[in-house]
Amino acid sequence: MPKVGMEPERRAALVSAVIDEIGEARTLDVTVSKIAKRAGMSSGLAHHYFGSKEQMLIAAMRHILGVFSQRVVAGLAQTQDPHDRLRAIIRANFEDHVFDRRKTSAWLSFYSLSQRNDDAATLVRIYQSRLRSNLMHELRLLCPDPARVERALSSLIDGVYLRAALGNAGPDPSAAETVIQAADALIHANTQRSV
Amino acid sequence: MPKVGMEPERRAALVSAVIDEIGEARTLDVTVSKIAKRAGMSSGLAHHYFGSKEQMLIAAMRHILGVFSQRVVAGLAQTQDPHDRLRAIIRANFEDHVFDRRKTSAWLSFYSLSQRNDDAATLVRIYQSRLRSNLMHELRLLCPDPARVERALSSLIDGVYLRAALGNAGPDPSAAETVIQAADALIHANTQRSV
Amino acid sequence: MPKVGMEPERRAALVSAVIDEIGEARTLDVTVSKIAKRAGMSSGLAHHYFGSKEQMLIAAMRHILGVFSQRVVAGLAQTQDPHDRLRAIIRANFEDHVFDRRKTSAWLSFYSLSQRNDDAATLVRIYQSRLRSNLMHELRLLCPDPARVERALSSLIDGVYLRAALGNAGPDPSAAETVIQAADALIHANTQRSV
Amino acid sequence: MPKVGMEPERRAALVSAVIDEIGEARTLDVTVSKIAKRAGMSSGLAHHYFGSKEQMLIAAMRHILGVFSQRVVAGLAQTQDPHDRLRAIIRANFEDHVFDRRKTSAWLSFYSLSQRNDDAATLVRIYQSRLRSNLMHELRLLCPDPARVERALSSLIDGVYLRAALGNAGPDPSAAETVIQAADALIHANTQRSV
DNA sequence: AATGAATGAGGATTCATTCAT
DNA sequence: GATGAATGAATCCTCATTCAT
Repeated sequence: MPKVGMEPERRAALVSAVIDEIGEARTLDVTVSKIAKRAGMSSGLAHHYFGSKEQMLIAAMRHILGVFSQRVVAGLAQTQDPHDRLRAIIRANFEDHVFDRRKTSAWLSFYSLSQRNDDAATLVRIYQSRLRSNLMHELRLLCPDPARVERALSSLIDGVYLRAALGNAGPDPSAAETVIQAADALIHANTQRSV
Repeated sequence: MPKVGMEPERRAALVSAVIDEIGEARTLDVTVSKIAKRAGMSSGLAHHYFGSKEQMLIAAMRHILGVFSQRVVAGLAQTQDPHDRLRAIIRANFEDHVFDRRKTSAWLSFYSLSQRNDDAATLVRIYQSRLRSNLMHELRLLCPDPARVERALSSLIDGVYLRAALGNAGPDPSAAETVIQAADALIHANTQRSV
Repeated sequence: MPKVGMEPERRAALVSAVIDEIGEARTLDVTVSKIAKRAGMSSGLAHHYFGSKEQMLIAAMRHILGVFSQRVVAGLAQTQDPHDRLRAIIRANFEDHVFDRRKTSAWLSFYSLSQRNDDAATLVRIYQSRLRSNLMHELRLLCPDPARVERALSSLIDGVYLRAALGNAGPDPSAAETVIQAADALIHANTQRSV
Repeated sequence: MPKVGMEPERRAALVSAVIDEIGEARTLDVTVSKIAKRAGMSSGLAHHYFGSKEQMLIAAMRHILGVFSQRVVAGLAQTQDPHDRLRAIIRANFEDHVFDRRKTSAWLSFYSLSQRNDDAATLVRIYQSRLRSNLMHELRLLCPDPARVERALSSLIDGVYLRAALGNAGPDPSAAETVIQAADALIHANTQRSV
């Protein structure tokens, strides 16, 4: 059974299994044995690769948040127009394969974990910083008080995610549009007010 | 030691202990023994009153969401002006004694629980319905497509809550203002667009 | 099944079970489950009383060394003559119910434990100090360099114990006499030499 | 990577690693992986050479006790005088490179092992027989009841070892002298008494 | 010969829940 | 009503041993 060079595949399989397992169970209370079985290996091997259950969860969380960032980067590459770029950022967070039930559910569980786990908290902070930085870059070109708009906008994104995780519906194509329209409204109001 | 007529006090003490314990631990993984000790009684008695740990959690969650609604009702009693009433609804959700670290943390844990627990899900749905109904009542008087605004607004409220739960800061007086300003922007945009 | 006031009996039963189990297995590698079963209770209850396996072992060790001291005290109460008292101290360490296979085997395992466990090391130190102090009190009256004799004598006692633990024989009535004669020889030589 | 004729070196490296590992950990609870890593090879290879962890331990124990005997033989080669030879036997057991913390600690762990492992018990018996035989050979020339003296003397040697293993001190030059002086006293008393 | 991937049994510990008192 | 003793299932993690490469 032992094969060499399996580490990357094994780790990827475990990360994926963690997300599926948590997404299905809708809680972080999943057992290492079940995760390992889902990933097609023994619990011992899972520990061999990650050291502890906690590290497995963190790796899965890093993966999820990493995918968010990747999508954003991909979206930004498409255009130079600030408005379009802002929309791209928002849409990236709501693409079907990111914004599905299992992922949002795992996402909420991980956010909950970050309340008490330092590594998880760091990951959240990094993700939030990146999102803020991306949003700010465009908002600076679009309105006089970008920080204020950014605050509302990122909270809104998280809120929509939260509601998606709680709801029973699958990917919702209108979610992105709701946020985009709100963004327009916030920018417009911000511009008017400062005049 | 046994006293009669203690039930209401005991139950209240337990509910409060659950919230404090969860708020401190930042997870639902708290033990019945600790909760009971915090409430000044034995774990056996806690079970006597609530039947199971799950029911204790649900009762605490009901309490938290109930307080939200109470504050909203109290706020609405102050005025008849739609704009002011809308602001009152929003402010009710961010009053200091509701919007503190412990409560928001417990709130997030409960939301997470509602992903997998039917009773908890029902409570969330009831709370969301009430909030929606309250917001809609005012929005209907303020803009042509109130449902759209309500959707964004309630997500925004949850998002601000979520970020509060994740952050380390205590009550943030600006949270309510951020949401109120966003509400104004959304209403304004909704009005303009539909013209 | 729950009864009140059982704690002392439970703890004593566990301590006794630890000694029997270790004495029989001839190693500290015994399971809490087996100890608990031998003591007539569940492993959970054993943990309830001692908190951890380590603490169970320490309690058992304390018990064994405590019995040594008790026997010495009892022996010393019999006479005032230094020579007789010295013999009493030695004999106390080799009484049948102390110097039997199970106890000596457990004793060796505990000594081994004291190499790496601070609590166990402290217990050994206390026991050795007491023994030294008792021996010195008499030796001071019997020879000019009591410290030297004490050093040899206490090492000899431990050595005899060690050999008893390794051997397969049960209580050896001659063990005490061997040590007593050696003590006489050491005292005599110490007296002569210093002249 | 595989080299031929490496077996003796590999085995020696493992034996040495076992002693170091046990001496440092102060317990037999060391893992094969750590031993193998310390010896510069994989755990699989360690098993290849010794078949099982138990056999590794036994080999290490055989090595330690073998060194004792070698030192004794070397010491005996120096002189023909019974008194000097007796002292040589004793001193051989307390030479610095034998009587150091790591070795005595491993020694105690192995003695403990011999309580439950037949192979280990055999090794101890062989070592004790050799020591007894060596001591007896000289004592027969020095006193009327050599067996009695031998019994006390060998127990004393083990006792001094035991205390060394428990203590924190390194090699103690006075240990040998303490035993030698005790030997003189025992021989003298034995001679007197029998007159 | 050599590696280290892989297994799976085993064990300490925790904790919701029950129940005798 | 009230206690906390008692149970035992559940779970993480470790590690000797095996085996494909």
